[in-house]
Amino acid sequence: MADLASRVTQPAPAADSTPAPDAAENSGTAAGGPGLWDSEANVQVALTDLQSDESTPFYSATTFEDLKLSPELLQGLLALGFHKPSKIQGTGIPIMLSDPPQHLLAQSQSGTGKTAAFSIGLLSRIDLSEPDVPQALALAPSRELARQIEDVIRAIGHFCTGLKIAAAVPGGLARGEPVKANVVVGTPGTVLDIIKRRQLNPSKLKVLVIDEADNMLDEQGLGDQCMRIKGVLPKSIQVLLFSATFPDKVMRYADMFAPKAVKMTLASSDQTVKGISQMYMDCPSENEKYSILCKLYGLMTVGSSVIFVKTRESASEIQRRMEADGHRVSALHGAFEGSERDALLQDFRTGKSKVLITTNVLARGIDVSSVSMVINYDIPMKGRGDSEPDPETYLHRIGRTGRFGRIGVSISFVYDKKSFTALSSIANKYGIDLVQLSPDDWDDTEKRVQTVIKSNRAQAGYAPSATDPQATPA
DNA sequence: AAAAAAC
Repeated sequence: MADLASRVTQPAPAADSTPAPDAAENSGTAAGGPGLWDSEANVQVALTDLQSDESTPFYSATTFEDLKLSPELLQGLLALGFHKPSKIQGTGIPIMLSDPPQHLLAQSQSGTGKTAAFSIGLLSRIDLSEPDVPQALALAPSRELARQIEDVIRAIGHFCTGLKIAAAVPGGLARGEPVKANVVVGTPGTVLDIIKRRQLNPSKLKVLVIDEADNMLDEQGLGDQCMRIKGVLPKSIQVLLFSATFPDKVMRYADMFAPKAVKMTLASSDQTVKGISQMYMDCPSENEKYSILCKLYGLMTVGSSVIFVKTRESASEIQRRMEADGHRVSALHGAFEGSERDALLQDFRTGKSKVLITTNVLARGIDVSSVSMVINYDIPMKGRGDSEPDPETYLHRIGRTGRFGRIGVSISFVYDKKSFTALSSIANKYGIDLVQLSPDDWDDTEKRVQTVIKSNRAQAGYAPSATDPQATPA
């Protein structure tokens, strides 16, 4: 398709050892669902429309067998219900496995299998005849995401005998003991800490994965930590940068961090996920956002929902008010203790809690297939004094629904000129057609939203997906 | 000025 602006760019001095992989096209054949517990039948039905669309990011012409993976990894993928690589997997894996190793910068829409892609790349580099030696390191911007990545790697590597994985997040490691795992997944602060304490020996690391790389390299503080970590790693390390978004500004940092990387990038018009119906609610005033949110509660609980707000305080405040008003909602943000955060997310994954109010801590990466609705209670803003809209955060937030070919709905609340202008500029950047909802026409809102949610519920089968493997099916 | 991330 002409408007499929997915590009693979080789660095200037093209390595002749590896053929430049073409952006793989959809083969048109049915592919497997993403989840261990997903009903195969439901997934097949749900994917019918997508198969006719060549621009879908969910399929590629290759098979996992063609990618020359080890039998153990193939077995792990199969057990997870991965039958056919998505585009980022089919195209990215050969680059990650190249010999000599090449750096990779890989951009792919939310929910298209980036985590599984780099997990395969990373696990393929592990030499199990050298046990107790850290060989791969993956970094993520939040505790929750690091834990989720750990779970995915563990699931895909399930049949790799002797493989050990450690989580370098606060409270995730035995204090003072040397890390003997082959794979370490963590947040930058903790990883830097255990390197300093000589708990982690970085000298044998072969692969460094930075997930949500645009956020990790750009963010004040996080970027420094990533640079310092990289500074103590072997010079020969292979760097893999993954994200759904790579704003131009960050590309410059990325070029320094992973020089001459092979780049897979998307035009801004291709960065949205087609399965997500994006709507906005025209609220009369900031005050009335709360009562409109309560009115939406019934729709939120048809599936699972995530409500994004700007601050920790308002997350807890809205939770308190809604509970007082008789609704069951939970809140998760960085003020909670680590173990509490793990428990809150676990309850949300299993469906024990269905409405989660949170901050940007969960904006990126979190994969819960039953999420059918995302609400932007506050429009994401950035810059000094929240002066500019934050299109990347918007895209990541709404990407908590519509995972791997499923559909979902997002509702962004606007209430004044500033919030409306910000949302418009975000929509404009990505070429989004926003559907307007009016608080005065409740029938219309219910009709529009319910259509989407019901289909998601059927698709998701109310089961957790491959990336929450420790959860139990409902 | 806010989220996040170290002890």
